[in-house]
Amino acid sequence: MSLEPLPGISTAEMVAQRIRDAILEGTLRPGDRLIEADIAAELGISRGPVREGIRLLAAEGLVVLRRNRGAVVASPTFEDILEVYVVRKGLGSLALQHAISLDVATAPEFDDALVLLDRLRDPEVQADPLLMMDADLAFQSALFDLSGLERITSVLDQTARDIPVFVRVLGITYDSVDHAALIERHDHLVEAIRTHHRDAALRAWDDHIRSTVGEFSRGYPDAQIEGIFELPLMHHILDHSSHL
Amino acid sequence: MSLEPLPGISTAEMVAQRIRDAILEGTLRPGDRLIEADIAAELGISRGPVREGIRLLAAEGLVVLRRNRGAVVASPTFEDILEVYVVRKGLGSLALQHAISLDVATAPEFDDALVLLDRLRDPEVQADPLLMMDADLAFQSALFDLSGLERITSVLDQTARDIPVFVRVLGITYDSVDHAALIERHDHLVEAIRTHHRDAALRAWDDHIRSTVGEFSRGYPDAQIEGIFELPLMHHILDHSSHL
DNA sequence: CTTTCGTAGATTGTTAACAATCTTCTCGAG
DNA sequence: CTCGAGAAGATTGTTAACAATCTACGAAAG
Repeated sequence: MSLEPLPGISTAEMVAQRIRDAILEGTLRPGDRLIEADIAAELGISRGPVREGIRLLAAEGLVVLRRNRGAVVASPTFEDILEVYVVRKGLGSLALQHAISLDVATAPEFDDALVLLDRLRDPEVQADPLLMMDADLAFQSALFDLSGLERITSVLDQTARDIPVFVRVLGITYDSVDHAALIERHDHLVEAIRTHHRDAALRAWDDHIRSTVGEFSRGYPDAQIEGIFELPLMHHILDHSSHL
Repeated sequence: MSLEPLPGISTAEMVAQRIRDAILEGTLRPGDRLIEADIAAELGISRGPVREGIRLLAAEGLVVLRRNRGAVVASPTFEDILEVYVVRKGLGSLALQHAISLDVATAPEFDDALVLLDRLRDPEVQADPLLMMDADLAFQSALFDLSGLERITSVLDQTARDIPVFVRVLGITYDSVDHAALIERHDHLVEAIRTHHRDAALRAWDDHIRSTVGEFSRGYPDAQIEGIFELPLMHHILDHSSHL
């Protein structure tokens, strides 16, 4: 039995999370500079860990940094979030396939995922779009973990951390989402995994991605997604249903 | 030991490259600890940039780091490199599709890619398996860049940096590769992009991935890939030809 | 003999000062 | 009035010292 040190999270990661939160609550906006000394002073620590935290965000693509010129909050476009979703679609379906082939429905981790799915049914969670999104992504992440594909799940987790920020920054409205339909799709996915129905699982996953991106597209100013629908990126997400 | 202000490359990135090189030449082996102070002393710099460079490698999955316990060189398995190739297959075919739809054959960057392809024809390059692999990956990276999909190419580039190290660490022999066949496949790919033949391009890309992984499998001890062929990971790479 | 505990050494995590680089603003030439 | 050289300030990059944590080893207890 191991008792991990309670923090469990490094100072740099805390810094990164604080900056993510600041973007989510609007304190930081795209294009804003991240000045190491200022952030360090604000958090009451020194520049070292702050610098490290900023580099973590840069690896995720949430901030852009140029040599000797510091970091600025990234200005993602609608196409950026499509890139994120096309990665999630492709790598996600592979992870799910793999998990199913491992007969993972009997593992205790599978039940952990179910608990996370139940969180989506909590009215308190449903009341807050941000909580809802976090819970949704946490559930998905738990499913991917079942595959044991560490490198692929690592990429997926990286995209998951970015999604709420991107949605916020892009001004996408996610309020109109149909919670019942979302949960039903996830139930289908879980059931397909439990019963080893590979094709049903991949269909459920495709449905989820398509619905989510479709939701985003509705809540986004038409002018700024002009032309996007002509690109294979969008085409792939919405129309193409081949399974990686 | 001079690590000095070369244009574009940060000290941390130089440190990361030095460590990659050390693994390639066998100085560092899987499981070896990376001690910040030692590396700093060896390179004649301080611990700060060394620490930063190690974090870069950790983000790539080349070293594993545990809180307050430092970093060790990762011990990749054959399955790890399959994960890398499945990512490259999936995201690569998407990037190529996208590039084709952008009518990118007229862009000057396309010619840059052709120059990199010609490097593969240089007998001097062909004589050194490591040079050959680097040139091969550089050419592929140039093709992906044509898509303009920054997040996806960034993931692809990350995998490209790891591949030579993984190959070295796993003891995969890449010597028997048929250079003429490799170049011919790439020529097909280039021609398909130039003439906007989407399906031909995706077929050429699938061929390349399949040949490469097939080559790896031949040069690897059978005992250690036992069972791998049953997993959807391997199945996907070798048999499944759907295009993401 | 095994286990537990405690200390010393090794190593990472953090800090603050210093150096190098970039940005901004002034001021003079054209 | 515009443009550019150059100094002053702001900010990042680097360094070395300090603090916190982990590891290894050995002695004492069971």
